[in-house]
Amino acid sequence: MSTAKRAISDHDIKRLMRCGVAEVIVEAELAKLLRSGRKLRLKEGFDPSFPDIHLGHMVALKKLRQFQEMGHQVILIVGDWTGRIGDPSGASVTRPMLSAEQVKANAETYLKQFFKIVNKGKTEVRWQSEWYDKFTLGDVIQLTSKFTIAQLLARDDFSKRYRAGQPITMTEFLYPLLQAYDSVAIQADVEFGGTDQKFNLLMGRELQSMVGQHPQQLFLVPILAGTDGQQKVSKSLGNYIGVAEPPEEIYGKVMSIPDSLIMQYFELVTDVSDQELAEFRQALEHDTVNPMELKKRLAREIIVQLYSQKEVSQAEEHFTRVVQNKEMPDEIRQVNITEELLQKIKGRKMTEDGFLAGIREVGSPDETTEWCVSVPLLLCEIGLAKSRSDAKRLIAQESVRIDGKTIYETNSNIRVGSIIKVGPRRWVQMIG
RNA sequence: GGAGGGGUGCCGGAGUGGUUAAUCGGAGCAGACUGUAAAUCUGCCGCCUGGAAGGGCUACGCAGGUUCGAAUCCUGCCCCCUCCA
Repeated sequence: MSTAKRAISDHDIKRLMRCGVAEVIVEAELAKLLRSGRKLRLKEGFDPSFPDIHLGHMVALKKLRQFQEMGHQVILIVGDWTGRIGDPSGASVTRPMLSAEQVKANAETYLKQFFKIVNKGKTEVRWQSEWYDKFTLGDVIQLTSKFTIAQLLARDDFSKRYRAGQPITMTEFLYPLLQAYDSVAIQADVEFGGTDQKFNLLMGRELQSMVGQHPQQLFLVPILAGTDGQQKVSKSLGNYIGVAEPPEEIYGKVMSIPDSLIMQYFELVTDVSDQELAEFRQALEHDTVNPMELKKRLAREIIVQLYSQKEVSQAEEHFTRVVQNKEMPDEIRQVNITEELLQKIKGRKMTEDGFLAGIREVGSPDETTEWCVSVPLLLCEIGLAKSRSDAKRLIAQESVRIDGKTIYETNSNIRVGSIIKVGPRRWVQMIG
């Protein structure tokens, strides 16, 4: 039997179970396990229908790493079966079944991000299909016979929907059961999850004891609010910060969270010390700090965990320059001026005295040629507007600039090297 | 098997014959303001055409029909949900 590498102090245990933790079930038992010196099996599940890891996940993953550092074993479960059902929490929209290839691709994406935070060497990756592919109808019946409808309806989410006359499918009821069985299959000692997973994790506990295993402990972490400050993080709302996003993007998104969320983010996804957090809280309350400064710090703290120090500075520089000083970013998308493009956007070559007729003579761009083009068509073609109507609106709103000049007219001149800017942060450079 | 409810724009959700490209909210976009991409305020928010005023097209599950005119009425079909058995 393997053991954790060192004895653990009560102080360590306390720290582990306090910061960034919503609830531990059962605290005393987990503490006992930790003290036993045994190498614990820590379960973390992942639903391959959504492969991106965001800051909300980081709360639990950071905890996993802390446990790993104390010598424990992480078992990551790829929910290739439950992923097909879709997590019932929230509105019941039946998800399309994922194909095997999709699941595999998603899992790959996920793992790459997962191991940005969690130690790969101390992680065992298991697929649900390892056991569920062999499941027979008999097995399913046996599993379902262990739980009652009343038990499942005890879940707040289910009972609400039931009372409201909203549909609940059988497969949704199956979801917690499968998740519970996972714990049995891998003999989990501790399962990690957000507070919204409490019910499901408890089912695991229950099932384990029914089959004679020692029931797992639950380690529940708080749910991080979405960047919009009110909604739960969701893909369709796009209100989350993905750990795989480029540093500048993360920086920007952090700056875009409502000021009211600053402390929550600090507490849950950074390693800033308690004393400093207290200072921040004070400062915010007494208005002695510009919240923006704190957010900048927050952004740095988050990015440094995912990238190097160098990228942190770059991201910050980028923000200062592009957002605060409204200057041009380092790298902007470039679009070739081709004959084809010019034709599409009704480009006409300029001479000193006026226009040349279209189609011919548009080619062979050189540094000095200028073309008079239809701006709405141009914006559409280079992807800065969704449609011509959209482009016209943007012009009417005086948000389109070419080489620094605001465009008010439908037609305007461009040449090789022209910089097209729409709104505060959409840039394109025309090249030859 | 029986009874009932419903399918509207990215999402939620109004609207029961014309003044409805369709109230409102959210999201999104733009502008103002701010040493934040925060908060707040304002505007925009189907597509095409026009410099603009305007014009045209497409749209309220699908297919027909009634009507000068339909998201709204009728017929058929498809789909979804709840309850009782």
